[in-house]
Amino acid sequence: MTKDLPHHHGDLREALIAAGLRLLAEGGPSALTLRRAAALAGVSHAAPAHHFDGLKGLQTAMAARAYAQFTGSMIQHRAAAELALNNDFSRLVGVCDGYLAFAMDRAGLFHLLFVSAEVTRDDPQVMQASAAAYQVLRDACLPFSPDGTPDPQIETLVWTMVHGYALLGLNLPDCPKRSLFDIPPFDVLLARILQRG
Amino acid sequence: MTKDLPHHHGDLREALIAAGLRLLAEGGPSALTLRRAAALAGVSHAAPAHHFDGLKGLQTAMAARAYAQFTGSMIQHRAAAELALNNDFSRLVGVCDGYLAFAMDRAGLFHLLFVSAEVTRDDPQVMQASAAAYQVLRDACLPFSPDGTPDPQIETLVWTMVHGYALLGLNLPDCPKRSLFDIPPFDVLLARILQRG
DNA sequence: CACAGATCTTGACACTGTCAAGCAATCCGG
DNA sequence: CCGGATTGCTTGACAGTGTCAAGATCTGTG
Repeated sequence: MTKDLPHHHGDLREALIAAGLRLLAEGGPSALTLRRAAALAGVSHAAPAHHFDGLKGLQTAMAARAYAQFTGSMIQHRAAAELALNNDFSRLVGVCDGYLAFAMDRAGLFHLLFVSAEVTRDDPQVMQASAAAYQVLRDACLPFSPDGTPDPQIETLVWTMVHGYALLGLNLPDCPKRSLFDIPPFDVLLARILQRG
Repeated sequence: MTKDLPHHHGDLREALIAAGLRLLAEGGPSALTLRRAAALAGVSHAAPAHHFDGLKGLQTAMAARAYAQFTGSMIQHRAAAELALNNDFSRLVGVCDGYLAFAMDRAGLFHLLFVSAEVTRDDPQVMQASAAAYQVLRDACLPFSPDGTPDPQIETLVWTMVHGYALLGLNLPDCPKRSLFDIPPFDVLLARILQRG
């Protein structure tokens, strides 16, 4: 107990973000509610309004945090891939594995980052965090550029594919495709694309 | 006036679907509401419950309709492409253009089909309609299979890419990538993938 | 110490989806 | 022709939601 709940919460903004992340992780997007986050932070239902611009503001702040985790997932899987097989392709597959693992394991956060309309994507912090995430993918694509400089085609190709792969897996668990055949693993598709890069 | 609003609406189910589609088209996903759809159909707020399993049911019924439009968009663009340049690649580009055009021009419906968690995707009508849509893409991919039989890799590659391309364009209008460079047109990316198919 | 400003609470409002109960119209068997 | 039975819709209520206005409470500073 924090000495009888003082009127002024120590850092309510932070507590609300933490509460929001927990609600999202445990109950999905529909469980994330301003009033619930406030309750979880031990505060009245209208308190969040003094720290965020409504629910949209809270979710935007949460998205900035989530991007850091997303970037971490890509870096972590890249490191694991490097350990197993230290070449350019293995590294790129590792980054993509991090992308896909984040989408699957933390679907709520992934939804926040790339799908939800409740996030202000031109928020400065969100833009900075998302640029950092994209840079990881960009770096991993660089070795496959024909002339050693960043190639928009390669980058778009890879990003588009890994993103589509993630979303189809997330949103269409029972789509007809599932019954038509087994979906090829992502690294097979990636190899097919890059073989002639 | 339909002769003083009879107590029994002629075909309320259909009217509610139409109202829902209109609300979604005009005001986006957040404008689609059971009560509003009921009001637009000239009926009391609890009437929809007798025709659909809540809002989720209405959206599921709407999704089935939307799939038909989606399939139509792909077929229509395929026909236009055939008219311009009648070969396998042009045909596949046409189908993908139809995919992307639908995603952009009817974003609300696209959201319903592939993103919204408020659609029961294993509903029989939805499954049938979505299978029909997928078949168009499948057929367009067939000529690029190495041995003339459907190739899961090619199909997944194309679908994944066009889907990712659509969603990144939809959800990240101001993402950092936009400022880094111009996104290559889709047919350029597609050509790059299939060149060695 | 006193006051100004930040911080949180309380209460209200308009929405939302959903349920129970009842009213109105149609249908069907006699 | 007519009287239940059934279907279709309405009314009313309830618990949630986000959001705003007003006020209470604490904190820091002159």
